[in-house]
Amino acid sequence: MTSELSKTFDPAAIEQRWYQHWEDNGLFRPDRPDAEAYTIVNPPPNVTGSLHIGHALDNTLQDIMIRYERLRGKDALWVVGTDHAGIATQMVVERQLEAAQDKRTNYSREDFIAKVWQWKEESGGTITRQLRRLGCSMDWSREQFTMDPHFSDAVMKVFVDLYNDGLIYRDKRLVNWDPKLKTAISDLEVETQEIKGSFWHFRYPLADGVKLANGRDYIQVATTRPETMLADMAVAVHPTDERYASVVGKFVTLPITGRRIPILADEHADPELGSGAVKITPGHDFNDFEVGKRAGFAPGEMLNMLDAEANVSQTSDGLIPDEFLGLHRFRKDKVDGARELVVQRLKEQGFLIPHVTEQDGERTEHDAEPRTIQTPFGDRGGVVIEPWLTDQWYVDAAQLAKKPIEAVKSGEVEIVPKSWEKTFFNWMENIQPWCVSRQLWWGHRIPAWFNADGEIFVALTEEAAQAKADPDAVLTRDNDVLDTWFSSALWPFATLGWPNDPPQHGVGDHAQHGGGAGSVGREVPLHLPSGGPPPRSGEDLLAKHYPNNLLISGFDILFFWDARMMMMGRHLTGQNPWPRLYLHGLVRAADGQKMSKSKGNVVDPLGLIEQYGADALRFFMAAMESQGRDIKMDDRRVEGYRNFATKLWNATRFCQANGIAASTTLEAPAATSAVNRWIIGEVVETQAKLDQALADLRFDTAAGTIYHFVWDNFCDWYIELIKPGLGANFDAETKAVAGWVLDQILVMLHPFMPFVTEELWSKQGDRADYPLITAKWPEPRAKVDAAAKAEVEWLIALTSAMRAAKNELGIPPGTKLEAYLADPSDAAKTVIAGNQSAIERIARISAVHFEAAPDGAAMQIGVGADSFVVPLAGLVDIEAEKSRLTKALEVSAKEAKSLEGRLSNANFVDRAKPEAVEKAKADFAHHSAEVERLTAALERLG
RNA sequence: GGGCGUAUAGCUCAGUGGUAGAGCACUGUGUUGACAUCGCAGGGGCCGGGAGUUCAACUCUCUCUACGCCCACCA
Repeated sequence: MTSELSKTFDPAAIEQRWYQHWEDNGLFRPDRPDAEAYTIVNPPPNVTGSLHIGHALDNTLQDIMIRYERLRGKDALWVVGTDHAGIATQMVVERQLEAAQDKRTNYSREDFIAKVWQWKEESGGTITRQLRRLGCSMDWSREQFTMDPHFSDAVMKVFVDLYNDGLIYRDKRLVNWDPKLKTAISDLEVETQEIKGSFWHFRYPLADGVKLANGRDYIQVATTRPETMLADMAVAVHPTDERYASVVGKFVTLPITGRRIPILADEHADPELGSGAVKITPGHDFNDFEVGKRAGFAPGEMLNMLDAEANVSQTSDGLIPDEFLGLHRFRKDKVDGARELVVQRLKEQGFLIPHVTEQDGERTEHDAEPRTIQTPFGDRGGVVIEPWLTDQWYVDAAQLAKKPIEAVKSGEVEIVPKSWEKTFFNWMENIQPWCVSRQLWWGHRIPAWFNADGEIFVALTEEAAQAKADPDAVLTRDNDVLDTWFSSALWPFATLGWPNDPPQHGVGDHAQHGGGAGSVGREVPLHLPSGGPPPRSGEDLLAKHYPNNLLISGFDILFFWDARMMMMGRHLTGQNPWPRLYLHGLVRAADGQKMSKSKGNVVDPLGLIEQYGADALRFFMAAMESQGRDIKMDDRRVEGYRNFATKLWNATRFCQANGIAASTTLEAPAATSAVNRWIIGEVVETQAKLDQALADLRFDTAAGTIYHFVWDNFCDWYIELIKPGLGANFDAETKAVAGWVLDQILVMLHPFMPFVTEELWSKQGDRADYPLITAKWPEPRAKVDAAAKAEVEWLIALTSAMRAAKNELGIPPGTKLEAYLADPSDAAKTVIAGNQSAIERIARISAVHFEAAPDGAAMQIGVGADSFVVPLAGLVDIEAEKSRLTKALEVSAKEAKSLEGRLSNANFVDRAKPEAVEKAKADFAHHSAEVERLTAALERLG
């Protein structure tokens, strides 16, 4: 029973309906308690986010794997959720306040966080709705958020445990400070950019009348950051540098501040560079910090001349003149920045060494030498990062990295494509302590308390912290929150209920757990009332679905997320989060540029979905995803896959119009005709190739395989071949086989194009209780039928040869002709006898006579060993046929000659693989026969 | 400075140690009602340059060139 299809395929008309149907009926995770698990966790997009083209790629690939494994009968679970995205989300809400002439600091921490929650409730669902538009079959019934109570509990537990294990500690050192966002950020969040800047040279006068060996009373230093000289604490020279040996241990009187600072010997100073002497500002430069430490300065003594917004503030020795205080650290083209003022004062006082250029004999003096400077920027705030001395929390990443490194080395964890392994090792083996504290309000507040003396107590709750401290001590909770990636590193297992599955706490616990004890109780109640995902009765999700089977992510978050999941997963659960990590590239704009809002070349996936349908966009992503390469956006290609969907749609309409309905069997129906036996074999081969491609994570090969089967084999040949002659009906066998093949197509294509296939599946028969999404992946026991394959391929060759010949001779394609085959091969006799109707309709040969052709104009058609003669009786000029045959003769003659040369080469025959020799011989035989045949044909024409 | 990647038809991209493919574009043409979002036929490539290994290289090695990306403290 079928229901009629509309004339054309309209994606928009079916997508929403089917998605709703799947989701409402729980089909994204059908109850399969006894089935083998297959699990992927979705990289949680920022809750503030909206679907960009990269998400479309990432999620399409994941959905293909999930749908595929679901069809194969697995208990496929695709974990989905969103990330609270600390900085990004807080920025969004702050921007909204700004728009209303308001600001965060007008509110208490609690009230501001409540506002963020409110925003999340109102606007946070954008991306999850958009993922549905793409057709992603995630398990929404268990949607997660990184600040869900159970998730927050896990985060707190991890912090406390790692602290107790000595893997988290507090340290005072330089951090990457974002003066705009006023928070520390991690190394990974710093992006180095090349900026055109300047390089200034200064004289630092020697104190106490000391002179250099060359008689000078000053030391020359150079810098790209003059303003930091206000906090200089030393000048360093290389220990072996003769020029300065006599002044090591002596002092310099710093201009402007008059600070008396020592001259140190330190390996850091490079004698080859500039003057060989370098100014040391331990509080504002990572290298200088190390030099300072070696010189015996404690971090607490290092001078700090900037406030949190990187404006100049007084150093602890009080030596910075008032005129500098409060100035911006630098500000281009203005004197109101500290940088300009320092330069100006030094110049006035004669401490600036001008940079001299000579052009056309003309000497010009400049304040500074122009120079390209590698400058650090914050990836969120977009301003220059300031190395700043603060107390922060650090994770001992080097320790945690050990096991993951081993896991990848041993192959326990496979990175696909393998070329990323080197990058992975390089980063992991040189990993630095991970700064995880952020000076923000939105996020998981660090469970650490301080007493009045600054002593630290880390515990899950304030009560527990108090219990560790003096009972009378007044404890203050750390104000900082954790890096977002700290919590998302727990995603593969915390989403499954770790550490307890099912979650043990109830609603009442929220005020005490969930990221905040007491003082921040309001961080919790505004969301999910249920307190975590609903576990199915008796289901141990963690045991069944962890480790996951695969992770798919963009290579851009290999360090941010993937590596950290490996570190956390391995340490906390003792297992790798997944055995396989697939990294895909970036989706680029059509011109190859990276998409960015500022360039205005961002392609909106939803626009593409509206234009061509989600299926087409998905198929594009799959077809273009070859391992390890970026994808260039190409609308034309998306359009092509829309056409592909239409093609299938119309093939199905054809089936319907001819009583070809849903298959009643999983197994291939019994078939006697060659065409039917052939197509069954093609299904078998297609499925095998598809299975292999997906096992190898070759999405492009998989997509290409099903595409060509559908379009070339099924539509272009099979359907044409089975069409019965005039007025005749389809035989029962063909109807059964065609219906079965179409069903297999729908199943095999479903992971790539879920919507159109589900629609067609439903239209092919009354299968309301058997939707395609949970149908069964084909497992035909049929084998490829070699005889049928040879027969149909012979038929196809004959047809193609006839068409090409007619085309070249300008004979209308519809013309039916008679053919003569004087000395038919057995193969020819069999095929011709068994496919009368097809030969007439497809090859347009009305009759084949097994006898010599009558004299007269004719064209020659070669198929394998057989040579057809097709009389044309004045339809064509002999010259055209001659030239056609001559062209073909030349091609074969050239091939034959080349092969002959190879075969007469003793080295080739002796050393080449036997198969290669055999093939060369066969090819030579074929081309020689062609030469003979065509020569004879030409002779016949005179 | 270190590492990685890419250079194949006009465009976007596959590809294998045995002589090169797809989609789109292009040219010609339209045969029975699935489909013009289509069918059929066709043109088009010293597979970035050079050297080496091999009977044989687009495919392996080295090198050069161009482009891209990542990591790194050159003041």
